[in-house]
Amino acid sequence: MAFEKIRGTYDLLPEDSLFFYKLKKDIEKIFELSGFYYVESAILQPVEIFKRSIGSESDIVKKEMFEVVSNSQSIVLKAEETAPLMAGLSEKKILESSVFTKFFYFTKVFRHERPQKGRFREFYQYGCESIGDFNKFMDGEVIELGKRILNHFKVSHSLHINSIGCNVCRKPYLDNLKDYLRKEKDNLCDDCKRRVETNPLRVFDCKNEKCKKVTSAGPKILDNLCDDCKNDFEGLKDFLNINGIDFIVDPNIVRGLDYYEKSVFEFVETGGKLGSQSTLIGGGRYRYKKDEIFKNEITGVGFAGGVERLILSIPEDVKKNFVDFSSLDIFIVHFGGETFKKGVELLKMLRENGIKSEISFSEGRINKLLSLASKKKAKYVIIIGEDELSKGKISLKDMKTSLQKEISINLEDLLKEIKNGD
RNA sequence: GUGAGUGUAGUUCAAUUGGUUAGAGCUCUGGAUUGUGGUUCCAGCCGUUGGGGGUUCGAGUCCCCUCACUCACCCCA
Repeated sequence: MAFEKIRGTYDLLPEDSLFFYKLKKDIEKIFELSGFYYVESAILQPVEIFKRSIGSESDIVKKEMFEVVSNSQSIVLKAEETAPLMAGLSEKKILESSVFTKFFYFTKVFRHERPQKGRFREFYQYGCESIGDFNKFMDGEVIELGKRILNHFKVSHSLHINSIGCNVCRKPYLDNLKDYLRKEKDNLCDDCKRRVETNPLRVFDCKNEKCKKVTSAGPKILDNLCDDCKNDFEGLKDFLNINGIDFIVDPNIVRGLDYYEKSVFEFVETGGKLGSQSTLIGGGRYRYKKDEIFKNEITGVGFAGGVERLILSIPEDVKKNFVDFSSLDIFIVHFGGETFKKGVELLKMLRENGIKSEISFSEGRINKLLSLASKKKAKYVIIIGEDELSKGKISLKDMKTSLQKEISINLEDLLKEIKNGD
């Protein structure tokens, strides 16, 4: 092979593409049913959007951005969907709309990380954003949607929730935590020594036993929430309980990006299909402060899920069932000449009536063509030969039962036969 | 970015301590069957052994470089 694929990328080809296509349509449908509207930001973005929102100290901004060579501006491939969307949505007119407050997307995202199971450099995220200040119904609806998608594809999972406070209580807590961790620095692993300054909450996520000991003895964010945040968190838990959604309060859920506040949550895969990248969906509540990029302050709640991770988590038999939907209703077999003309006429009629149908591109060798119809999973085959044509009829073969009958060339008769067969 | 492992037909895997012409199942193509698919039987196609360099009389096998994949760290979806 002259050219190797670019690392961390892949092409969507049959049969993977068939399932992907179906999955995308199903996810979109689920969002639509809850009143969410489709949106998608540009792939090319100014780097500032990500620096301002997810933090210039985050790994994503520091080392995972794909830069585009361009003569003037600093352009990157989007590393995330929420920030670019918020930049656009922060326009006053859209914000003031009482109709357009809930959005969903299904889009490509780029991050220059070392690929591994469930992690790519060019990949898809699906997700949603619900704009507005904290409201347990809003946060609950978003969480419920995440769960609905996972349930739709029969993915085994658990929901972890936490609150990381707001701009009132978060800052004092973080300062407090930093002070504590600095004192305990000698008892932390090398990674965590670094994290104390860059992202102290992340220390809670460390797998190292020594670090766990330090965090378990240190200040907890849930004990340091302001009254507002405390009430909001309790409200959300009530809502989830009332709706029968199981959850685990997990102080280790901290989210990596700067813009999060209050409710944060993760859906984690529990079937052992994902390896170490087991987060299926990550999300929470966020606040974008007004500046040159975000035209007005904007708050909301949303989540993002990795499509490739979702696909990896879906049981094989479930995948198979979804792809079978792409079978063919009718395959038309002809023998050239007049029989072909009649076939084309029929084909047009069938398609205009919403029946998924194809005609053979070659003629004769009926055993080959039936074999092809079989592989295409055609439910019926219409055979148009000289015999049939001379009688003004066609043969309709039911591929499941092998039964075949001659019927007149007439759309209504044909539709009736197909209906009976179902 | 760091570490470890892997790379052989379309695919799943073979190939003795380095030894002749790199094999097999499935898939695919053709035939048995030129108007009847799935089953069966027969036949056939398919490889620069990821790429490049080196050691050797001889390399799929050993060494170096490179690329890709896999797993983990890190980070996150």
